[in-house]
Amino acid sequence: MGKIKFEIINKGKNIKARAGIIKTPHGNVETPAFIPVGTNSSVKSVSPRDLREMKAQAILANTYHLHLRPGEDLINKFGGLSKWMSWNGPTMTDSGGFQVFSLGIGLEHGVGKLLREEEGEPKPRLNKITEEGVTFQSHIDGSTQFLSPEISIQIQKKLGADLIVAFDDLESPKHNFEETKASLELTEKWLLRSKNAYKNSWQLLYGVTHGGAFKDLRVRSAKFNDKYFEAIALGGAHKNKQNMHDIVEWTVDNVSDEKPKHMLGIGEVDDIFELIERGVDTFDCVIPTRIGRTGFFFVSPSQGNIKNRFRFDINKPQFRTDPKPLDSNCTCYTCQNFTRAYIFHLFRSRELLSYSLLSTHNVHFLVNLTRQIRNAILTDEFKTLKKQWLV
RNA sequence: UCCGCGAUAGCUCAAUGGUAGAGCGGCUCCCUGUUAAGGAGAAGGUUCUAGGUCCGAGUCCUAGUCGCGGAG
Repeated sequence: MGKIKFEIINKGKNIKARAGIIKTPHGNVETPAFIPVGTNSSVKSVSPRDLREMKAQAILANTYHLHLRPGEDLINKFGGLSKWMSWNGPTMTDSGGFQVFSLGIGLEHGVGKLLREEEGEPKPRLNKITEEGVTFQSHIDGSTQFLSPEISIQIQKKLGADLIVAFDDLESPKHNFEETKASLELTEKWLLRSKNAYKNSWQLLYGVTHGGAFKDLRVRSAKFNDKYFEAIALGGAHKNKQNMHDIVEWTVDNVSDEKPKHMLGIGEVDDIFELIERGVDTFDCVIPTRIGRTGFFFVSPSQGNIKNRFRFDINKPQFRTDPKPLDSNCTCYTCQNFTRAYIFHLFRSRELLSYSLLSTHNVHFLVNLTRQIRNAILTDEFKTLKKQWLV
């Protein structure tokens, strides 16, 4: 297979936003693109048929989860991730780096990668990090597992996703400068080892930038990644949205323009505008499926706005008898066929279809929004569209 | 009509004579490279009624009301 290429079609005028295409053996990824997350090689409760219909550009799965179950060898025997899950389009795998965090310092600090006002309860970590790699206690059966840059890349080669990610160590958003710097230095070692293990696979390997909330470290990490990688993923923790915006700018400004940039794990509606505006090409996020399973659905302006984060809770009593679709501007399967009252009933009854209808709508919503933004970039109307949404 | 059993949160039920609780439901909040069809919180009571015994009664006694079962 030939090398994967990224082509910028049309740069935004007076802004960094650009439209492009990542050409992979499994098809093109038209950017900017929202990439739905299918951790276990399934976008939870959303079928590949629906994902194709809504024109999702790629799906992201997880190295750690698929390694534990069913194992990369089996998926390899079935022709690789894309065919295995009957998606047959472009795929991406995350390295397992995030699980180093979420099963480690994330548990200890009771935090996510974004610092929140209310902290979760500190819990004992389920892994141990050394320079060599990470020893995990499997969340499935408690068995001891080991992951390192070499092993992660080896697994990702077998899984066969088009876009793969180097193995990294996530800092806690509560870490100070010195702690964050130490984590960054470990990440840098792991990135180089990841690249070495990758050698010249046909896949596109993304480096990952880190450095927490600190400009010095972020700039250093951007330059480091630009030196060694043809594609750049933005990772790590941040303090708040403003800090995240700054981080994207510090990073993008220090990375070669022509390289594709992927923001790991971000995607609320306002984030999507802000990221694209600052030069991010692709991003993935569990939000549409996770909040779908817990009862939230996206709504477009004017019902949706920054204040309500473009989302309503289907569980609210007000929707019990509401005959409207989830979002009156939406063209997804759910909105074309079902009422809020019906989905309210399904959700209260814990009918499986409710998770599916809500998740399908939410994924469609973000995929579609991102495609609208792409079109707006191509017609030089990005700013106008952003104003319509983020008033 | 008689006998027995029961009556405690919206529902189903706990609670040695010693601060009336749980599950579910209802309400509110949370979720950003998924340990997640997940998590958190608050509210909610004349313990059927009226008497009595006791320092103290959801608990023991008496009568009544209602429900269920059995007998006739």
